[in-house]
Amino acid sequence: MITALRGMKDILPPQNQKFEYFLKHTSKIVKKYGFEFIETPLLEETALFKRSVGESSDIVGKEMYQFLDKGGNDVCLRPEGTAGVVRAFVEKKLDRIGGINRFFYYGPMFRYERPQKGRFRQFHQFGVESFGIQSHFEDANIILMTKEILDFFGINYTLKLNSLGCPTCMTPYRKTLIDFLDSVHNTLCEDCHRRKETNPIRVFDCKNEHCQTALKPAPRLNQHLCQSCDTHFSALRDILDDQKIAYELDPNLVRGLDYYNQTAFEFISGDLGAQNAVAGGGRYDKLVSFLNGKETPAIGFAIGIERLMEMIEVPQTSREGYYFGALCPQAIDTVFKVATKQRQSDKVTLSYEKKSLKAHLKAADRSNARYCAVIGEDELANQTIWIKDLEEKTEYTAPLD
RNA sequence: GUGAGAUUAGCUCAGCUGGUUAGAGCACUGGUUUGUGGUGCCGGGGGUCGCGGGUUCGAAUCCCGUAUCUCACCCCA
Repeated sequence: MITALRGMKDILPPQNQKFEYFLKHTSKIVKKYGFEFIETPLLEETALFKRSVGESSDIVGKEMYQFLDKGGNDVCLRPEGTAGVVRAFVEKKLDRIGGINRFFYYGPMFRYERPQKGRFRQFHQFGVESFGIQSHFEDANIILMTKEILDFFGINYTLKLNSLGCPTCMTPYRKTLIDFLDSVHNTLCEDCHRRKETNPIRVFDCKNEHCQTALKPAPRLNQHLCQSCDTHFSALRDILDDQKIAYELDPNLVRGLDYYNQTAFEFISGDLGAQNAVAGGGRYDKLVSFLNGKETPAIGFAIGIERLMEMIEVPQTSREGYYFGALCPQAIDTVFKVATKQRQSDKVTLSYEKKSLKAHLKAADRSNARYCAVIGEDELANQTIWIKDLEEKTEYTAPLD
């Protein structure tokens, strides 16, 4: 038997209903905020992700599905959605046109990781990207929108918020932090030594007690924000406070992708196990120019669809449409004709086999049809059809027409 | 990449210290005094016991390897 590759899942009933339900309502919500659908390729040049997500990130460093195609191009299955959208944005010269562009997308992403609860090698994200607005109002808007989506599906979550600063404040801070880490080098664990090289702020997440103790006097990012980042961040918090949005300031919240700056946020849920981030995003004002576009402020987020689906309950669908069946072989042709006609206006399930009335009723019940309509010898003789309303439990005979 | 647990029917699982034709519940399917579902009763189909080696007279059961799943580290949506 050939099985799906490790960490790759099929989406079959009843999960498929959740998927469609999620997509339908989430698309509807983001459209209210002015976002338009965009589709970008699953396969992109490897250089795109190296330059956007960053070579120091785990995603690019060790999780990419990377290979040479038959033309010898170095390509990757996309590990995330933002890079492709920004590439398209620049390629179509929307940066030159200027103005505001808002896009949403959804689809599979690929990361070669060890599968775990809420973590797959092929998984789906729903994301949005907003280009052209530097204002903290857009940050607030994006957060409000994410909240609206999660609230719609009745998800329990905590919103974590942080500001990652900008090159002006982050570069010197990074140096200050690394200097500090060097000063306590011997007390830090191996993981922290590695973090110091790749993503120094990560050391604050270390679970090792010795490290935590050693890090107590470490310089914190939130005390080193420059004037403009600090203003931006506090203005955003004022809006959230005003809107009565609960959030936790988490100075250790770091987006693992290199392109983020200033506002970073994450919606986490306790119902998801270790992979508890259900949605995350932030501002990336430099990315467009990194990809050779004209500098354009931008902010976006992505939702992990599988993670969200873990927590979604699809409202029960009521009985709908007709089930048609024949009680004797001679009636099958007639049933087929009647059912085909009915299908012009209603959902119709059709049995191609002669079965007992009991069997048909059972099948109709299972198919969640509202009406069970059958034709037997009597009906055939009288040119009628017997119909039972499975909800009202009433039955009647109608003429065939 | 590291660690722990798991793998027996479509699903959830039982199968004691190795011993004859591997079981249950649910699901599926058929029947049940004449053509009545979701809720009775009886029957039926369906398993190379993840895969490959080994120990043994004999392995679902013990040993080794391997794959996959699950959870955690790590990382992130």
